[in-house]
Formats: sequence, structure tokens, C-alpha cells
Amino acid sequence: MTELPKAHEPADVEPGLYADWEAAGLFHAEPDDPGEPFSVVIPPPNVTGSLHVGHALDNAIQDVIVRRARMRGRNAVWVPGTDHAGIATQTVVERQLAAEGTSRQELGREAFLDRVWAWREESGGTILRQLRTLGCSPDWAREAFTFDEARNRAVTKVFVDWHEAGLIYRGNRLINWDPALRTALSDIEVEHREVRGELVRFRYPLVPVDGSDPAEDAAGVVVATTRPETMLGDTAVAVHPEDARYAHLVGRHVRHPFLDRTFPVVADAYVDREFGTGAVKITPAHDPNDLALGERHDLEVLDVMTDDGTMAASAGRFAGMDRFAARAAVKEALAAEGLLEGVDEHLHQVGHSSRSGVPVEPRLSDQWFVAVRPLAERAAAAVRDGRVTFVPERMTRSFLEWLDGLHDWCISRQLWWGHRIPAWYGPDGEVRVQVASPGEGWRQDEDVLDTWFSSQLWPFTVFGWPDDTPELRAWYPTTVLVTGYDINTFWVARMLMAGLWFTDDVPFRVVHNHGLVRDEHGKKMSKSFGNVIDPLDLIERYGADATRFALLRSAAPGTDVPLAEEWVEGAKRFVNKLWNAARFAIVNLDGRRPGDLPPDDRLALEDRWILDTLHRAHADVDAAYDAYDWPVVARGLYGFVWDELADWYLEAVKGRIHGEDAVAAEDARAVLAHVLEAALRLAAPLIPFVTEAAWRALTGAAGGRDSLMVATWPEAAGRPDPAAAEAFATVRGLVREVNRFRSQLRIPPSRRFPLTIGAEPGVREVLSAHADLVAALAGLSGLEVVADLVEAAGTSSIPFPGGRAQVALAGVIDVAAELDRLGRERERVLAEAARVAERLENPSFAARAPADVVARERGKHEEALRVAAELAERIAALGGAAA
RNA sequence: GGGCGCGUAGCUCAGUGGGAGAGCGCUGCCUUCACACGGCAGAGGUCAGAGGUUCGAUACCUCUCGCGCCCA
Repeated sequence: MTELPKAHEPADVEPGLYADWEAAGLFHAEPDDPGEPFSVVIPPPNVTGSLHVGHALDNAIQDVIVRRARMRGRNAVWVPGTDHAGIATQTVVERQLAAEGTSRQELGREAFLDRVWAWREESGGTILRQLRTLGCSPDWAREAFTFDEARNRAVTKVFVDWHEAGLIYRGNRLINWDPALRTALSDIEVEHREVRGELVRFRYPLVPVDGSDPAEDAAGVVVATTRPETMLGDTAVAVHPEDARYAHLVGRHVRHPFLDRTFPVVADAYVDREFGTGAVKITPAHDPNDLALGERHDLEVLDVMTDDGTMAASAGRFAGMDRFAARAAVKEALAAEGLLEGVDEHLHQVGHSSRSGVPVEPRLSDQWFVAVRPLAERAAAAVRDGRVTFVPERMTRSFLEWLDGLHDWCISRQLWWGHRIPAWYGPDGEVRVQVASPGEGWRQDEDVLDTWFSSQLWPFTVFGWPDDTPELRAWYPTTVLVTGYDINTFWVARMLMAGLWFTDDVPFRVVHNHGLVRDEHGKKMSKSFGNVIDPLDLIERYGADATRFALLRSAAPGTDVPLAEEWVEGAKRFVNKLWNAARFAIVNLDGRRPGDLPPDDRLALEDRWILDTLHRAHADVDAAYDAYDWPVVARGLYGFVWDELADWYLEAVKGRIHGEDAVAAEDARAVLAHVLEAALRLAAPLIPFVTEAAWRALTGAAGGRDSLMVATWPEAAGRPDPAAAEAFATVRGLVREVNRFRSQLRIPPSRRFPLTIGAEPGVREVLSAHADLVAALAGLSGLEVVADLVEAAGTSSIPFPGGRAQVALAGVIDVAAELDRLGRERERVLAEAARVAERLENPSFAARAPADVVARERGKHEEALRVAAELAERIAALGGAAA
């Protein structure tokens, strides 16, 4: 019949299956399709980016969730799309321009935006295309973009509405300025990094007053700073009001050495007396704390830098210098004036732009802000009352703490690529916030909005908001959001705030956080380390199934995901194992299809056992899917397919399938087909390709809509059968011991030998009832079960749980090797006996431990002693000496 | 400084108040009719350290040490 390849070759199978699914419309959903609505929106990747291993993880998880929901009959939709990624995208295009020897300024705004759109056309589809190779099944017809017209309409409405509600305002405030990109940033786009810098101490001479001591005036006051260049913008020196060292200076003025200015010494409790000299220079224009102090003391605010981080005209003779050049130059000039008191090495935190990497410059400027307080309070309430839950749950706490400490959000960016701020400036300085221009002579704000301002609207704008659409009614709120914990603050919190405000509902019910993909030693992947793994490369070489399996297998909720190429290789071996188990079944089914199980009374022990095992595996795996516990899902599938189904069940049914009894063979085939089919369904969301290929071969499904992808999810599988589990464990226990015996004595599997078994009645019953099974699994030429095992010369003994097997030595074993085996075996058993005895000898153990525990320990002890005694006898019989 | 997480086999990680596990790696044997991307067996661990609770702690509590992340 079918030509089933001996090894599963993902590259030959995956693209065709994907095309078939897509052509059959299996990814697409309509709001009025049957089933309970289930929705996921993709965290939109950067439109011009390409797939990295973090995307692969994030999207593999979403795909698993959505595929299972479809199988469960939900009306499941997964909306794909991309983010215009303001700064990142603009930077890429600017770099291109620089390489061409031009710049965006030379091009002008309109021509520049044309360039960016062109770049988006060229590279914009890449990442979504790449998701296809991973097997992802979003509804491609619903692809959205954070900067398309529909989204722009929503962004403008939100801006105008929030402005009217008083939640958006324009203000002249100290913001984080990126001098490299020449734009404002929000607080969370600043990364604090420890930097080895200098603490520079220098002196401000005092302005003499009537009766002051000229020597004291010259000695002045010594301040300490890590940023000497900002002294050009100093407008005060502050000391602590209770600092006796400086009390006499408060109210005096100091003279700026390089600029024709004087400014006061003020007292303020903000000053840390322990730090530096206890006197601190105050630069309100370049430090948030100084600005606050400046407001309290009505100080002048003097900006000494320009937008690119060079010193401004107000910096006097330092004007035009880069801020770091100015730092050195100021230090030098202070030394030349004899004002430099000393320089110490100093470790401190410096804010860096997460975008350009340069140190941010606190800078006063006119920007637009979102007043987040009222929004954050609603968001926190939704989390506290459980309308939104986090998986893992521990993410909740830091999320709430972050919401609690939130400052107003600076949303304007001095960029061109982004949603233009709908604010209009009239001829007489009037400002209006509205959708369209108020008319002739009104000029629109030059700035654009922070990218996150539009992506915060993603979960509802993708469904058509602000219009009232069937999609929005069916699929909003979304069921679950899957994202790395690292963007909970950037994105998740903001979606929650915006969603609650505009839709009066949460944007998602569950936030499933995964971790960051790292290398196998937990190191961050980076080009400079050379440890970056390319998911496309993995998919090409090991297949999408293996790549998905390897990622999810390590992806415990909220925990970073270590990944190594060898692990993907291991996952591929599992995929191949599953393929070959299916192949065995399919070949032996000889065209028969999975159907009903045989009547109970015709089920063999191994059938009943595998059905019991399947029942438990299903329960474990199903619960783990519900809990987003991917490692448990993966382990459950792996263990069932490999350790139970392939290693034991397939071996166990071979006898019947190849045997004379036609009914028994049919029954075996029926159970095999049934169990395999259930396993394929359970594994389908995680490894969709190999399961689909095997399922089609197994069931004869034609493809198209006749696909495992939309087959019914098993709400239960197999059936509990503890008696069968126990009996099969007995069989397995014996087989394992015989295998050990073989291995230790170097008896090849092809060498069959007979066994005589003595055992306790229950065990005896099981083994004699399943003698054929035991003989097949253990490679025996015969099996006799007796009530009383008679000691016989020239035999050896294999103890196993519940009994003892006797094997005739002649021609089978090497006496020296056997003596060695028996000796080691006996030592092992005696050690066990000693351990248990110690426990039993403790009087309070018997008194306080539960009866069943005590009984179990007693049994263990007796069994160990029995086995040890037998082993000693065998050793003696072979002429050895038992120690 | 505050918060969170983590220290279990060579590596990466599960785990549970009563037998220390998996994958990879390593060793030996086996080309057994689904799979050598395989089978069978094996070596390897003071479960970070100290104290406490308990008949019993790798697990629960406290502290110490070490590592990571977030926030200030």
C-alpha cells in the first residue's frame, strides 16, 4: 500500500501540509462561526524585522494554544500583524540614507516617509512569512499593522478623547532626552547601567560681602559631582539645613568661575550630608532632583546643551563641545584656575537609551504626556479582582508594584515615522487637539507618538474598534495574551489601561508570560558571544515540529528558556520515534482504520494496561495544556509515546499481530490503532506536522478540511484499569530483571533460554496467565511457573519483585561472570535491607508513622532479606564464597 | 536598599513529607522482521551550607553563602 519513508523527513512533509491547511481555510474564522469564541492577538513584531528565536518561542506557544482551541470546537481566531516600531524602523532607514551620503533632513519629511514605506514594502512581509515555516496558523486574512489607516483613525480618536478627558496634556517638563536620536524617550526606555566614573570635587569661591574674610571667601565651598560639565548650568549650591559645617554659608553667594554669574547657597533637606563633601551643586535644567529643589527655592533654570548633546551658547567658551569633551575641558579649566580639589573613582548608575545606547540627558522640553494615575488605578483593580490573571501567578505582584509607581508617560517623539500628533497650532499661538486641521493657517504638531501608544490599542483595533463590529463583539476581550515578561510594563500594562478606558473591559483574560530564550548555559544570546541560534536554520535542519518541541519543552511559565542545538536534535529523534511507531502500526493495520475497541472480554493484558496508561497520560497532558505548563505537556507526550507505547506496547502486541489467532490479531490492531490515534490528537497542537502526516496515513483522511488540525480534541482517553496496571507491572518487573541478567552475563538477545519461575500466588497467577507475553518480551524459549521452585544443581537464580526465576546454566552462562553478578546483586540488596532496617528499628516510627507506610517498609525489608539469602545460596552452590 | 526567582548527576532541568528522576553526554553489549534519528543494560548525586519542625526533610520554617532578573 502506502510508501511510508523509514525516517520522517520534515523538509519533505511540512511545506505541503502547511499549504494544504491554508488552502482549506483552516486558519480562518468568522465571528458567527459555531463554537465558543476564543481569540489571541499576536504581539506584533517589528515590521522590518526578521524571525529570531524569541519570536519562534512566543509564536509557537500561541500556535499550540490556538490549535488546541480549534480542536476543542472553539471559534478560535489568531490575529497576526506587525508593529511600525517608530524608532527602530526610522533608525534603519536613516542608516541606509547615511550610507548613501544623504540624510532625512536633506530629503525632507515627505520624501523620507516615502522611503520608509518603500522599505516596509520590501522587507515588511519577512517575519510573517517566516512564521509559516514554523507551522503557525493565524488567520492571515486578518493581518493588521499598527500604522495602517484603520489603526491611525483609532490612535487619533484616542488622543483626542484622552485630551478631552484631561488625560493627555502638553507640558514643559524634564524628560529623558536621547541626544543621538534627538528625541524624547519614556522612563521605561531608559536602562540604568552601572558605570565606572569619577567623582570630581571642585570649589566655588564666595562672593565677598561686608566683613567677610577674604581667605574664607577664596576657600569658598567645595562641591562633588560626577558630571562637571553641568556646572555651566549651575544656579545654586545646596547644603543640608542642619549641617553645622555649612550653616554660616547659607544665604551667601558664589561666583561662577567661567561665566559672569553668581548664585546662592541654599539649605535643603534633600541634600545627603554623607555624600561627597555634603555640599551639592544644583543644575535644575539637567537633573530631576535639582529641578525639584530649584522649584522650592525659585532658582533659575539654565539649559546649557543643545538637542544633540553639544554645549549651547549659554555654556560660554565651552559652547559647541560635545558634552563628554566638555566634561574633560571643564575639569581641566578648573584645575587651571586652581579650583579642582580632587578626583576619585566612582561607581554609579547612569541612564542609557535603550534605543541608541548613549547616556540619556535629562532635559526640559515641551512634550505631550499621558496622566496615567486614573488609568493605572483601573488597571490595578482589574488585576486585583481577578478579571486579568497572570501565568505564572507570581508576575502579578511586580506588575501591581510597577503600576503603583508609574509616572506620567511622555508620548511625543521627535521622529517622522509614526502617528502624527493631532494637535494644531493657530496663527495666534492657540493650540487645538482635534482630528482634522481647524483650517487655513493652522500648523500640525511636528512630532509623532510613541509606538506603544498605538500598540496599546492592538487587542481591540485589530477587531475594528472604534467601530462596533461583529469581530469585536465575538472576540473581545481576547482569551489569552502570550508574551515575554520583559514587556509587561511596556505593552501589557498599557493595553490594560487603554482597554479598560475605551472598551470598559479587559483586553485579555489571561496574560501568559514566558521567559527569554538563552543558550544552554543560561547566557543571553548575542552576536558578540556568537551563541545566537537562528530558528530558520533549526527548522530547515530539524523541522518545525522538532523546533517547537525543543522550545516548549524548556518553556516553563515565566522562566527563561535555555536552548541548544543538540536539544533540537533530540526533539527530532522524538518526532522520528513517533513517526516510526505510527509507521509500524499503519503497516500492520494493512489498510484497516481506527475504530471501536474490541469488547472488553477480548482485551489482552497489554491492551488493558496501555488503555490505563493512556488514560493517565491524557489526564496529565490535558491538565498541563490548561495550565500553560509546556514542559509537562512535552514530557507527558514524550514519555507516553516513547517509554510506554513504543518500548512496551508495540513490543507486547507483536506476538498477537504476527500470530496464528486471527481474532486476537484483529483485536490487537484495533487497540493499537485506537491508542495511536488518541496520542496523535494529544500531540497535534505541539507537533502539528508529523501528527498530521501520520494521522492521514493511519485514517486515510484526504486532507483539506479532512484534517487532524480540526479533529475533535479528546476530552478523555483510554480507561482506568488499576488491576491491569498492577499485573503488567509484574510482567515488566520480571522482564527487566531478565534483561539485566542477560546484559550482565553478556547473553545476546538472540540466545533464548527457558525459565522456571517460583513466586507468591498472585504473581504466579499473573505470570502463568501471560506466559506467552513474558516469553516474547524477555526472549525466552519457554516459561514454566511452579508453586515450589526446586533447587537444582547447575542453575542460577534471577530474583525479581515478587518471585524468583531459575535458569539452567548449561551452555548459557559463564560461571565466573555469574558469581560476579550474584555478589554485586547481593551487596545491593543487603544495603537496601540495612537502610530499611534502620528505619524500622526506630520505635517511634512504628508508633507514629501511618500503618500502610510501616507495612510497606516491613515488606521491603523481608523481600530484601529473602533475596539476599537466595543469592547467598546460589553463590555457595556455584562454589563461591558469600561474604 | 526593596521585590522576585534560582542553587538536585559532567551539562540543562523535573520532582515530592516515606523508594533520588529525565533528556543530552559517558561506558558495555546488540545490524532482534517500526525506528542505529534504534534496542538492552550500566557508571555517575553528602539534593549549596547550618539550624529547626517531624517518627521521618531533597521537599516545610529560619538563617548563611552563591547566582540571576526587576525596581529605586
